[in-house]
Amino acid sequence: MPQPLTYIATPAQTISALKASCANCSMHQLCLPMGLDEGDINRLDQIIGRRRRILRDERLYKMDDPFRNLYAIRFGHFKTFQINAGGETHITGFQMAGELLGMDAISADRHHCDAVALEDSEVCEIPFSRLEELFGEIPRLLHHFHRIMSQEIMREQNVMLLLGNMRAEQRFAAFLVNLSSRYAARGYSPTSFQLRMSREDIGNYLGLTIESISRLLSRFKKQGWMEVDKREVRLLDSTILKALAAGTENCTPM
Amino acid sequence: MPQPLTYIATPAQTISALKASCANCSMHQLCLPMGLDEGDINRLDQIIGRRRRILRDERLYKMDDPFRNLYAIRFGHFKTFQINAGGETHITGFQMAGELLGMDAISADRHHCDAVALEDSEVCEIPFSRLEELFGEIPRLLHHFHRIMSQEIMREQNVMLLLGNMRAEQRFAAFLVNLSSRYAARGYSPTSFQLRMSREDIGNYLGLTIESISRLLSRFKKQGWMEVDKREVRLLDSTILKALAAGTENCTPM
DNA sequence: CGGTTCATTGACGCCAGTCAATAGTAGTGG
DNA sequence: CCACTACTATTGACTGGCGTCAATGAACCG
Repeated sequence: MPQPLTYIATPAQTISALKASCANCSMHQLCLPMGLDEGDINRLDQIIGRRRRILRDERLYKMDDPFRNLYAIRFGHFKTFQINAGGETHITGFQMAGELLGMDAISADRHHCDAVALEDSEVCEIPFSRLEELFGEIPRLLHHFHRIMSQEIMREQNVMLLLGNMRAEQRFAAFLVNLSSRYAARGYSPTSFQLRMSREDIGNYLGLTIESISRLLSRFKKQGWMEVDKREVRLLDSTILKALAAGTENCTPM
Repeated sequence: MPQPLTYIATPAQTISALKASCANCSMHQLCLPMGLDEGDINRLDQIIGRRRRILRDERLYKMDDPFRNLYAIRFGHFKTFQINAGGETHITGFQMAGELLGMDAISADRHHCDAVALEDSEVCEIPFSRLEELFGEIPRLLHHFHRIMSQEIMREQNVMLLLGNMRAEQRFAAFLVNLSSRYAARGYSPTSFQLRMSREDIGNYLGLTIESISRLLSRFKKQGWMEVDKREVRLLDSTILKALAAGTENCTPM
């Protein structure tokens, strides 16, 4: 059972104590090495470049940077965003430990968005050209990589659905439920967690304003569906939140 | 120089005359075999299953169907859409010749959306397991496949941006400009083309109502930016449409 | 011809954006 | 310790863009 992230987030000791390897990484059941045997994990380990610490608000890569590496998040959280011609930014996703960053860069050989750490984090640098060589030798690895890319496509389709169809309250409920299930998959509490991003970031991601997010939080609190204290969140009625997100339940207008 | 789609769309003769092969397909510079030499194209040809005719409004696959094949569009147009728990559909994309359908199904081994033909169309069935075997033998094919998947991720990010940030007029301009450039890439006129989808489909895709689309068309016409006759479209001022789509130009409110 | 589907146009209302005031929080330096 | 600033969040009042509802028109087809 993994410790809460806040524990892992002081990793100076942990990192130096354990050899940095996929086999020792608590995320290896979610990340690229999923389903590989020990030998194949070692081969993957050998191509992985350095582990990089990225401090809060630091940038891992920016748009138009040449693409060389994918990045697997060891711990911490990131946001990815694009900046359009008019200079406005739009957040395209929030990523957490065990997830892969940079897949949108393969197509044009340059990064298509910026990635910034929401807290002090660590990533594994995966040189993509060497990874592709390895695909020829480890079909399971290749297959899993395709699943990961496909999952990213599905994830984005779900966001498109959210942005295209849902009302503010549905979007926000969907957002909470999504975070909840991702924490659950990592062994953390699905009902108690911290929002690693600002209200503004949430609003930007969901196509809403910071004021709307604030009002939604107050409303959900008043309904007794959740507790909020700053960025600390506790979901009290996941059932109704899921129903809201699915569109099968209407929110009392208040 | 390819013929207009309407010519190709009566393919009974063409198909029987030419051997159905990637080398003979007018889309091979955009599709999976891009950049392969003759020998490798032949190997790809050998794993490709039958060519399937899909009539207008017919379904190529539906959500939760088990995933076996990717589909490359030889000619025609498709739409893909999801149906949520509340029974509403949401269109996630419009696909045309040379594009690949089904990549969102790799992750869960079931299709994640429905694909329906917007006109009489033809696709090549590509058994995914055999394609993965071939990847081990043709690294260029693998690399190009990754680019295609990555491109799909980028495309969806652009739609997220559109749905999350843009106003109705920007969305619609972006939609037109996108179609225009895709037709251009296929050797068709970037300024004169047919909308293969209904106004309702367009609205659904852009997160707008059919009424809004209708009003936008009238407005763009009145501004002299385009001509519209039923589904026949002619872009008169691509520059301003691009500027609108980029967010660097404001539409006169009218 | 009438029925059906699709598109256009207008009137009206609502959801979420905008603007603005206030409060809480974190960080800095005296 | 407090004062000061900068930033983030909350809440209210008002506005406007787009959805909703409804009527009409155009195209298609048996």
